[in-house]
Amino acid sequence: MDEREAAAEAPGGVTIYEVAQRAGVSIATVSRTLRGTGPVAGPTREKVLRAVQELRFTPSRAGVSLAEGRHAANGIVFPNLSGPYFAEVLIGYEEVASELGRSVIILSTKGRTAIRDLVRELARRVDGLAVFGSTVPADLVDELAASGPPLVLISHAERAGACTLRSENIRPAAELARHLLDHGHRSFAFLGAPYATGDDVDQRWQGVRGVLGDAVRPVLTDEYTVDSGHAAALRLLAGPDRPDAVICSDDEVALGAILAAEELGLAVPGDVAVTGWDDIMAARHARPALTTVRQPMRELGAGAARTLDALISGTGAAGAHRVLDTELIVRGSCGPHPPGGLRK
Amino acid sequence: MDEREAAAEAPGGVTIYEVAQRAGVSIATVSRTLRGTGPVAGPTREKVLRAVQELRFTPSRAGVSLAEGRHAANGIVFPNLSGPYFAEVLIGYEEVASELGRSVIILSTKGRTAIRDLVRELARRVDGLAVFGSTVPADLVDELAASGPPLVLISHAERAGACTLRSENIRPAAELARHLLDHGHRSFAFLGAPYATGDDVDQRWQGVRGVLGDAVRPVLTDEYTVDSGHAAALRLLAGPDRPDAVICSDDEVALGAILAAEELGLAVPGDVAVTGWDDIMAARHARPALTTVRQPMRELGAGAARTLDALISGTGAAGAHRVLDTELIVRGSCGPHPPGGLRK
DNA sequence: TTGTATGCGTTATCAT
DNA sequence: ATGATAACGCATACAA
Repeated sequence: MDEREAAAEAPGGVTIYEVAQRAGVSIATVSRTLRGTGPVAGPTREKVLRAVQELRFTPSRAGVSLAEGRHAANGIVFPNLSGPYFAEVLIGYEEVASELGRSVIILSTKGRTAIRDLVRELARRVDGLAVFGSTVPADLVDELAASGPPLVLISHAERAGACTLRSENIRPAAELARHLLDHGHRSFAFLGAPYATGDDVDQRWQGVRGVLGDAVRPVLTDEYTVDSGHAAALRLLAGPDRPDAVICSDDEVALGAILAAEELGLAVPGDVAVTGWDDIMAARHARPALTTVRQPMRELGAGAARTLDALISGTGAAGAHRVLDTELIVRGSCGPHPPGGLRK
Repeated sequence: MDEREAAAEAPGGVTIYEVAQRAGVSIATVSRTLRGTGPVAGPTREKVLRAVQELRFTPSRAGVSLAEGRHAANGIVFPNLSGPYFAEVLIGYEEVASELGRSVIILSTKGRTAIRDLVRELARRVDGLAVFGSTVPADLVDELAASGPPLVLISHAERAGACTLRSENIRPAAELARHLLDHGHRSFAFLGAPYATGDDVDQRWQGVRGVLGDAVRPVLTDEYTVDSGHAAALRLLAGPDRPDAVICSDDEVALGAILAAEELGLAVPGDVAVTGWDDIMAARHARPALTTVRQPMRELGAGAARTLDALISGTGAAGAHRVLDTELIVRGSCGPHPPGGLRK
C-alpha cells in the first residue's frame, strides 16, 4: 500500500492490521505499544508509533468495547433540562464520570412516548446507570435492577437491587415550617404538587404537614416551573382565603409565586410569605431574596457517579442508600427578621 | 443447560448463542427474528421469542456496533451547563437525535485539563459530533474535520471540512444599537467576556460597533454569568463616566448588570439602560423586563442533530453553513416607550 | 521481546 | 425457511 493511498483512507477506517503491516510487526505488538501493556523494544516502539502517526490510527471504540467487555460509559435518565436543578446534577455527574474515564450518555424523558425502549437501549450501552425518581415506570426500574447494569436511583424511594441517593427532605421541611410559625404565620399553602409517593416533593409535603397539620393545604401545579408556579399562585392568591405563607415545592415555583404576588399588588413578605427549595442561583438574586432549603445538587450527581464506579469495580455495597445533608437558608421572603430575633 | 441456571445468568451476559441453543435454531435465525430481516416461519419465530423472553436476552451493543459499523450515537461538546443557553441547545439536540435513533454523549470542557484527549475519545465513539465554538482548540477542530466523524460547529467561524450552524448576530446587533440611539442614549458600554474572533459575542460587538463607533467601549467580564456581569457592572456604573446604556453580551450578564444598578441606587432604564441577548426565560420575568435579542436556542441544537443525520446518511452537503434568524425583543429595560413612539 | 491464534457478540452472505 | 460461516476490530493468553 503506497503512502498516498494510506493517507487518503476513510476516516476512522484504519485498523490495527494496517498499522501492524506498515510497521512490520504483529497486531499484538501494536496493541501492546499503544496500551502500555507488556514489554516493547525501543526501536520497535518507534516504528509502531510512526506508523500510527502516518495512518492517523485511532482504535475502534466498538472493537475495544467488545474485547474489553465494557463500554467505559455511564448513562443518566432525567425528566428534562429546562431548569437549573437537573442541569446542576448533570454537571456533577459528568464531571466525576469523566474523571473516572467514563463518557456520559444522557436521556431526557420529557415528552417522549417510547420511554421504555429508550431506557432499555440506554441500559445496554453503559456500564452503569443513574435514574431520577419518577422518570421511569416502577416495573421498568425493577427490570433494570434485576437484569441491567449497576443502577443508582436519585431522589427515589428505596427499591430492592438498586442503590439510592437523595437529599434530606422531611427534617428540613419541618424546620422550615416551624420557622414560618415563629414568624407568626398561621395559614399555609403547599404549592407544587402533583407528587409521586416517596419522591422529594412528597417528602417535603410530609415534613411540612407533620408540623402544620390542617393549617396547610396542598395546591397543585402542572409542572415545577416558574410559569406553572406563577399561574397557580395567581389563582391561589386572588382567591377567597389567601394563606399567610406559600410554601413552594421548589425555587422555580416560588419565583413564579413571587411574580404573581407582585402582579396582584401583594407585598412579599408583608402580605404573603413565600419559600422555595433547592437554592438555585436565582433564589439569591430574587426580590425579596428567597428563603429556601439548599440541597447539594452537584454533589448529588457526583455521588451517583462515584457510587456507580464502586459498584462497577466490585467495591461498594449493592443496596446502599445515602442521604445528603441540606441547610435552611433564611432570607427575606419568609418575613421580617429584626435584630432582636423572631417572636416565638 | 437447565432452566434455573439460565435464569441466574449474569445480567447482560446472555448471548445470541444461548438463545439459539435454547430455541433449537441457529444464531442466524435468532438475528433474523429479532431484526425482522429475512423470512422466519411462524412456529420458529415463536420458539425464538420464547427463548429470548426466558433468558432476558438483549443484544450486546458493542457486538451490534462492530457488526453494523456504526455507533448509533452522537456527541456534543460544550463549555458548561450552568446557564440556560447551552442547556436549551442541548435539549433540542437530544430531542432530535433521540428521534433519529441516536443516543447523545456529552462532554463538558469547563475546568477540564485534558480536553484534547477527551474530545478525541468522544469522537471515536460517535457517528457525528457537534462542537460549540471556542470549546476546542483550532488545530483540534481541523484534525476532527480531517479525520473524524461528520462534524458540525455551532456558533463557530466557518472552517474547511465542517458544517456550521449559528444564529444571526451582526444585523440584530446593529438594529439594537439603532434602537438605543432612538431612545436618545449617546454613550455606551458593551459588557461581556473576552471574545474570540468570529464567535457570537465578537459578532455582536462588531454589529454594535459598526453603528455606534467610538461611542461604545468594550468592558470585559470573567464569564458570561450573572455574577460576572454583576461584578463588572458594579465597577463600570460606579466609575467616573457612566454610560447611558449598557449593551450586554447575553441575558445573564444583563441580569447581573441590572442587579448592580439597583444596588447602586440607579434606576433602570431611567439612569441607565440595559440590554441582553438570547431571551432566556428570566429575561421576561426580570424587573424591568429585559430588552434582548431572541435566538432560537433549541432549534440550534435540533438543526445540528438534523445536519449530522444528513451528513451521516450521505445526504447533505459537507460544507454547509446555515444561519438562523433572530428577533429584537423590545421590553422595558432599554428606555420608555410612550404610545406615540420613540424620538428619532 | 515478539508473534500466533482465539475470543468478544453481532450481522449478513451464501449455500442448502 | 434455515444453517454454516466469514467478517467486524481489538485484546490477550500462550508459544516461541
